[in-house]
Amino acid sequence: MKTTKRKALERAGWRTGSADEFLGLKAEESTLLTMRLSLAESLRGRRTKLGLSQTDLAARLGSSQSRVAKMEAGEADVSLDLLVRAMLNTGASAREVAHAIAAA
Amino acid sequence: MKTTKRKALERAGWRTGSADEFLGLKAEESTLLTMRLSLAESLRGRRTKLGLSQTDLAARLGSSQSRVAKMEAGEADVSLDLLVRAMLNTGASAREVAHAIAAA
DNA sequence: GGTAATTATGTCAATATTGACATGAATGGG
DNA sequence: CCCATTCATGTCAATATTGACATAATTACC
Repeated sequence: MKTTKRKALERAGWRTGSADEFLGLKAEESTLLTMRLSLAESLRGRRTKLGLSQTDLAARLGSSQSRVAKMEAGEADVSLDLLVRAMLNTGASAREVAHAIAAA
Repeated sequence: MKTTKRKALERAGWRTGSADEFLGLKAEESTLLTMRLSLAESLRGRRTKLGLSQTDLAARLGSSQSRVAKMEAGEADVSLDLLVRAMLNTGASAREVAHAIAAA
């Protein structure tokens, strides 16, 4: 795994203690992680393209700015459900959500 | 919405009280629901194709037979995270997960 | 029909996720 | 350099999800 990517994951709260543990991730967990990050990135792109602030999107979702920030950071305590719901709220189709997921 | 589909959703615990409320579902929620059901169906197909019982899959996932049953029923208290993790456990690729989701 | 295996359904304590809030950091006009 | 806006990060009580368990229902095979 690239150092830059590992750093990004650590920032997002995925640190488990050592690089070894990162490399020791089951392929399954690693893929899920990548899906999450891909959705997060895609969400931010869609939001900014719509000219919305995190606060704006939070209001549409009935959530809070801080949680939107966490979604876009792909933090560990954000569920796929929430990410997908947010994507759909920005007008993404099922196909577009799928595309982000397939990128993993 | 077709009656058969509504019945299926009601069985899965999605009943909100009346057909009106079903029709009143936001497109966003409806899409998410369809994704869940599509993943559920796909998961069952993959599991049976592998010749695994729900108990077998549960063991691989570190979960329980009853929860696998709930996953495959697309019940309301099963997260997307869990469904996707289960799909990946059966050997599905990100692309295959995406395909199930895109079907919504 | 018996019966063994599999699947469905309900419940619950433990755990994880959530929105809300506070507050700091970054960005961008003026 | 202010000041406003936006974004990041930490915390927490409320809520939702989870694995486990019990037990019913269904299916498969003889």
